[in-house]
Amino acid sequence: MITLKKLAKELKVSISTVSKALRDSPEISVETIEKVKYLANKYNYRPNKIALSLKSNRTLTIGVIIPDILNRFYSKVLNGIHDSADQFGYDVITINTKESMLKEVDSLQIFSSGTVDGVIIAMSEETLNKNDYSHLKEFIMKETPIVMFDRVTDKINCDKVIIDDFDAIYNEVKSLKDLGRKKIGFISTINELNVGKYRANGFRKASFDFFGKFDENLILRISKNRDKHIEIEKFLKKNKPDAIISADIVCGVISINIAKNLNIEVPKELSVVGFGDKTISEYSSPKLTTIYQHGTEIGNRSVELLVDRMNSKWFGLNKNLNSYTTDIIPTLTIGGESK
Amino acid sequence: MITLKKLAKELKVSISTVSKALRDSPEISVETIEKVKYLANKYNYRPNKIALSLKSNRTLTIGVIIPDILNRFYSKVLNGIHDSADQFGYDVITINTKESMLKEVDSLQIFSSGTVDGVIIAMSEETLNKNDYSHLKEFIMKETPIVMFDRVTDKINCDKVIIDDFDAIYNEVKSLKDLGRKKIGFISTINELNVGKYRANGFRKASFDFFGKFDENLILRISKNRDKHIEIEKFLKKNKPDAIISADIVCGVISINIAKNLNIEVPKELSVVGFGDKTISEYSSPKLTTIYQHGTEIGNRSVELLVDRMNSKWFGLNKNLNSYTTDIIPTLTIGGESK
DNA sequence: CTGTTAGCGCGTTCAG
DNA sequence: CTGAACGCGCTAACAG
Repeated sequence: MITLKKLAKELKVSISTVSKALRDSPEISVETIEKVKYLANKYNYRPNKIALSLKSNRTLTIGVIIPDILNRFYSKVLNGIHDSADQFGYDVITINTKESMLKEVDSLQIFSSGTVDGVIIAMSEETLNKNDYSHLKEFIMKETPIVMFDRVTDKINCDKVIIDDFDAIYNEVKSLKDLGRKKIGFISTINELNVGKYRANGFRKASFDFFGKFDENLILRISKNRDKHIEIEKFLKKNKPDAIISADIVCGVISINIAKNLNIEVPKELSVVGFGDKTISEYSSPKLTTIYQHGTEIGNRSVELLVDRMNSKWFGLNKNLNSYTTDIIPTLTIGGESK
Repeated sequence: MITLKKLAKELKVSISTVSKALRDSPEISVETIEKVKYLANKYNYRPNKIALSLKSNRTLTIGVIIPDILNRFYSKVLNGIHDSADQFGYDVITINTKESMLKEVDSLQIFSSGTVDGVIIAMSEETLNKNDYSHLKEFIMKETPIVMFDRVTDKINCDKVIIDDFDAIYNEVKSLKDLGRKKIGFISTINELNVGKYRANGFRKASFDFFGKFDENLILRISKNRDKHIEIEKFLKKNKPDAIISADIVCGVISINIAKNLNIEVPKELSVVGFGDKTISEYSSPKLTTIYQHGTEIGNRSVELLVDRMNSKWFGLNKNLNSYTTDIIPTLTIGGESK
């Protein structure tokens, strides 16, 4: 590693002279500046980021804690985070908790030892289930800004970015009713999560509001170890719905395929809509109509909120330090031919 | 941030006493140790990682440069990298080049300023096309260990991890022939990339070896802006193959769906096999048989190679410093019912 | 114009 | 048993 010290030694000047020269200080003579810059360029000198961090107490790095890096939705959020962070000049260091609370606690420990300037987090399933947020409270006391997204809780006071899950499905039911659908089914594989519950609640409420009744049989909950193909086939045969809303995209696509196997015409006899993203909707034919979750936008927005906080911390651009934002990103039904 | 200094001040002892006490130094009296530890614990003291890094010249962080974070294959590799890095006690900082060479050059700049102990990289499409690896050569001269995976080049001398693309498809053609297939088609959307070319070459060679001839019409190259559904439908109608190998998973799944629309029975009249991963293969019915690319394993292996290098650098565990490994991860055809 | 000094947080001498 | 001094690489305040 090439340092100021080495340059100074070779040029036979002091370290600070080199430092100043490289920053075009008016204190330094033009000739010295040229000499210094020439050598620095020759050796491709870069100031050591670690030393800079130590001095400035800023790392220009954002820490991201994600429950499942393989999940398509989180990938998209991560993508959005990367894009925005890049724009603001921040690096991104990611930790994949794999839904483990222990890992989440550890991650926050790591991040609170000066490695990052701020944290973006979606909590693990385990944390949500145990309903224990002490590690987050502790972390917040250490005054590193934090933004939560998707998997959030009211118990913690900080900026948040979420999807309006309840509304999304509520409106979807309405829209399907307007299309003339009378028996709408709901398929979910994420029953235990809050988002899953919000969606189920939205479905229930909409059923009452638009059809005056709610039939529990029209919700199909598939647990993790069951075969989705089989469960969905049984569900279609038994209930004969004329519309399906799937809380995740996989089941949406599978529903279309199963329907075709059963000679049910999509979308003529059966509308299918699923939460998810456009890319995957291509996998079925007709392509699945999707309720777009704006993963990328959620990532973007999280970074913006975080950068705001960090700036107000460093530069005292006085955002009200005791008031926090909760951004609700609306969903959007798009594309496909299955509705 | 709570530091040794603050603890020392509050305890009215010197900084070094605190430091020693926390590491159970025999130089310090039991009582002092207890007092120190109590307070450290109370304030949840963690040594500042940045300061540690500056001193030790090690960051315990790995830098990862990826061409497309949304690509399923790279997600999986990233997942493998995270798992292994975690095991070895390294953090992971990722940069998404989005196939841009400029971004790749910048990333290496960032990483060579002391931020990371080693780098894992898959090059951008642009870099490969321009065939210009000067930035990598420069980086390597700075003696930070680097491992390349998937998108590699012979021009650079370092450890590498790749898939045996040629063999994978070669063997697949053989296997399909053994199943009695006589007219095998190949669909590719990644023609311009090396991996795409290797696969096409493997297909060509296998056609000659097993069928004594090769018909260029049996390769369907779909460029980025074309509609895959339409292209594949035309291809199936025109060539009437009895087997399809898809160089990416999307076209594999789509092929199955199109075939069903055309009343071609899968796998009875048409075998379909695609490069990809199990999760996505679920999207079709029957499920797609996939040539598994071992993304996670590639990530794992890359980290192992990198850690090896870093250890040999730090601790002089003398690996031969001038000999580099190229790990070829075999593919594996698994699952599905479409073959 | 250039050099010296101090300090960011830490661990490790070395001196008391 | 404890503390002062040093150095990692850098910038900034202060001296010359």
